[in-house]
Amino acid sequence: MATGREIAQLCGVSVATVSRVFNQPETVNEDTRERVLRVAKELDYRPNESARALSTKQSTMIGLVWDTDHRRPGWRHPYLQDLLIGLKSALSAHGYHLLMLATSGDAREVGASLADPVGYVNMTRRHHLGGLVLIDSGSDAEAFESFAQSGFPCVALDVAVDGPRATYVTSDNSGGAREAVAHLLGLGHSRIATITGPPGNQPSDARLSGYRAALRDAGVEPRADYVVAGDFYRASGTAAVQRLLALDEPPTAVFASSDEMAVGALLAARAAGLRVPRDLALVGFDDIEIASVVDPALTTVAQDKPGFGVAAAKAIMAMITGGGREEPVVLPAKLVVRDSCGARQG
Amino acid sequence: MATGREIAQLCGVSVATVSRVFNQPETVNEDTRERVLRVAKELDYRPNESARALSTKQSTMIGLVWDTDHRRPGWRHPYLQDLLIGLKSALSAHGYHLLMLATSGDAREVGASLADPVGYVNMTRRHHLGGLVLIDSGSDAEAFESFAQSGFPCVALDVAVDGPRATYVTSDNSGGAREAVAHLLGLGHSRIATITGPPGNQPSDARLSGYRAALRDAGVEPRADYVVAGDFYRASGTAAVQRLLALDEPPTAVFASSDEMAVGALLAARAAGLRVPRDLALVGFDDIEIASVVDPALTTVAQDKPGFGVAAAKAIMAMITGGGREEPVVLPAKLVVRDSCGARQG
DNA sequence: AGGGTCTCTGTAACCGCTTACGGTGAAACG
DNA sequence: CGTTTCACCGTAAGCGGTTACAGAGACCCT
Repeated sequence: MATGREIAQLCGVSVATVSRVFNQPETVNEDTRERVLRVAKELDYRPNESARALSTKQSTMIGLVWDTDHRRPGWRHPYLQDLLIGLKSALSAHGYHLLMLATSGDAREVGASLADPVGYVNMTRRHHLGGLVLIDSGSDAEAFESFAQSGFPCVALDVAVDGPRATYVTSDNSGGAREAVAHLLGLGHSRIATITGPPGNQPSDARLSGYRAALRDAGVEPRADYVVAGDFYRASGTAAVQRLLALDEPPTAVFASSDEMAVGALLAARAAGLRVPRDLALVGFDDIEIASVVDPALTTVAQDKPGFGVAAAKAIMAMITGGGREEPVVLPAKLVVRDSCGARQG
Repeated sequence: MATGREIAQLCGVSVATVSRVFNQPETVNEDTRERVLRVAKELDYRPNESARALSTKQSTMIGLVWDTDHRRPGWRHPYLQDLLIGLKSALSAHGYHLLMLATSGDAREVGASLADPVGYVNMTRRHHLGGLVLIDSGSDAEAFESFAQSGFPCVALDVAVDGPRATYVTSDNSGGAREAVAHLLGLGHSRIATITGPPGNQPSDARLSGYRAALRDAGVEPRADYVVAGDFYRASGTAAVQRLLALDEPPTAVFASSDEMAVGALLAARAAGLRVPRDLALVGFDDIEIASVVDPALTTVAQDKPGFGVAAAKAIMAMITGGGREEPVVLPAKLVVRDSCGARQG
C-alpha cells in the first residue's frame, strides 16, 4: 500500500503537501494538486486510517452496542436486519463504518469489558469512535443514560436518553397503539384487552398508554383485568390469552404489544377452540415477517424498520459535525389491516 | 483517558516499560510490573487502539462484508441475526470487534468504494483488519475469490473460496437435502419435485444434488420437469408450484431449497385448492422463524445458524494466529419434521 | 527601493504505542 | 579480582498521518 511519503517523493513535494491535497485542497496550488492527485490515483493511495485517527483523534467509525440481555438470554431484536440495512447505508453515505463492539473482552486485556457504563466511554475513546448507536436490549438503560451524559455523540433506539450530544429515535408507539385500538373499537368491540411488554419498557409503556387513550376517546371504561403483562415473547402471549379467557367476561379483542405475543395469543385462541377473528380479534405490533404469513394474517402496527437505522445515522452524523444536541426522532407507526382483526369480513 | 506516558511518569519508569508490562510481562521485574499494573488500574488505563494498530500493523477488528445484492435489491439474509450473534460472541471471546464495512464510500474520498475486489484489500489494509468475513449475497463470488487470493485471512459463508489463508463455512446442504427427500420417499412419495435457488448458487446446487442422490438411492427415475428454478424468494416458490401443478402428472411432494419458497409453495397449493400435506407434501430448507409458525408448520432442514458465526470466528482467529489455511467447515443440517410433510398423520 | 501582503510549501513536532538496541549493575564464573 | 552472563530497563526510532509555524517568492503599494 502506497504511503503519503511515496507520493510525496514521486511528486517532489513534502508529505505535508500531500496531506493538504486531501484535507485542505484550496490551500495548495492547482498544478501540484493535480500532480499529487494523479500519482495518488496511479498508486491507488489510501490514507491509513489508524494513523489518521491517531493524529486527528477522529476515526470514521460509529460504535454499535447490541448486547443480548443477560437477564433474558435468547433475546432477539424483532427486526435487526432491517435496522442494520438502514443504518449501514446511511452511514456509508458519509463514509462511516459500523463497529460492532465486543461484549466481553479478553480476560488478558486490561478491563476491556463493556459491562460497566464506563466501558462504553473507554471503547469510544480507544477507537476514537465518532459516537455510539445504542440498541436497547432492556437491561442497559442506566448504562445508556450514563454514557449519554459523557458528552460523546450518541443515539439510542427505543429508549429515551439525554445528554449534551445525545438523542434517541423511537416509533410513535402511543399513536400506533391508539390507532390499532380505535380500529378495534370501530369494528364494534368494546371488551378489548391488551398484552403489554415488560413493565418499564418504554415502547411498551407508550403502547399501553395509547391503548388507554383510545378507550378513553371512545368512552369505554378501562378494566384492570384486561391489562396483562407479557415480555414480548411468544409464550407470554399464549399465557396472557389463557388468563384472559378464564375471566368471567372474557374480551372479544386483544391488542398485543408485539407480533410475537400476538402469535402466541393466536395459538392460545386456537387451542381454546376459538376462531380468529370471529371469536377473538387480534392486533399486534411491529409488523415482523411472521405477521403476514400466519393464518389468519396478523393485523398489526408497522414500524419503519430501516427508517430507524437511517434516522439514527442522520442524528449521529448531525451531532458529530454539528456539535449540538439533536431533537429526538419519532417515526410514524401505521396500522396495517390484515385478517386477524376481522375488518376484512365486515 | 490516561496514556502510557502518564503511567510511566507516575511509576517513575519509561513508556517502554509500561508497554512491556502489557505485551511481554515476563521481561519486566515483578515489583515494577505490579506497580505499573496498580497505577494502570487506578487510572483506568486502556491502550489507544489506533496507536497500537499503527505501530503493530494489527488491529483487533475483523471486517464484515455484507452487501445487499445490487442485482436483487431487497435481498435479505435468512438468518443474519443468529449468524451475527454467533460471530460476535465468538470474536468477543478473543477481544476482537466486528467492523461492518461501508458499502460505498463518500465520493469526496479517494476511491473508498468497496465495489471492486481491490476495495476489500484496501479496506483491510487501511484499518489493519485481522481479516474479513464474507457473507455471500449472490453476486460477489468473483470479488470474494480474488480477495481470498490476496493472502489476507478470510472466511466466506456459503460460498467456496480458496487462498493461502482463506476458507469457508457452509452447511451440509447436499446431505440435508438428501435426508429431506429420503424422508419424503419413506412416506411413500415417488413423484417428488424440487424448487431450486438461483442456478449457480452453491448451496442451492448442493441441495439439488442431494435431491438427486436421494432419488437415485431409491431407484426413482429423475424427471427434468420436476426440477424448477426459483430464486429463494417467496414469489418464486408460488410460481414454481403453479407450473408444477399444471403438469400432466403433477408431483405429490415438493422439496423447496428455502423456507421462503416453501411458504410461497404453500400459498400456491392453498390457492389451487390443495390441502397440505394431504394433497401435496412440502419440505423446506433453513428453518427460519416463519417455518414453525406457518400452518401447517413446515417440515424443513435446519441449519446451525449461530454455529455459522461461531465457526467463521474460530476459523479466522485460527488463521490470524496460526498463519496457515484452515479446512473448510461444513455444519450439520438436520431434518426437522413438522406438519407439512405428512409424517405426523401417518 | 523598501516594506507589506498573499500564496504556496517545507520543516518539524506531535498523536500514543511498540520494539530493536544498547547500557547498567548484580550475580556467577574461572 | 577480572570477565561473562543475565535480568532489567531506558533511549530512540519508527508506524503514517496532520498541522502550527515559518520561510520563500511574487506581487503591489507608497
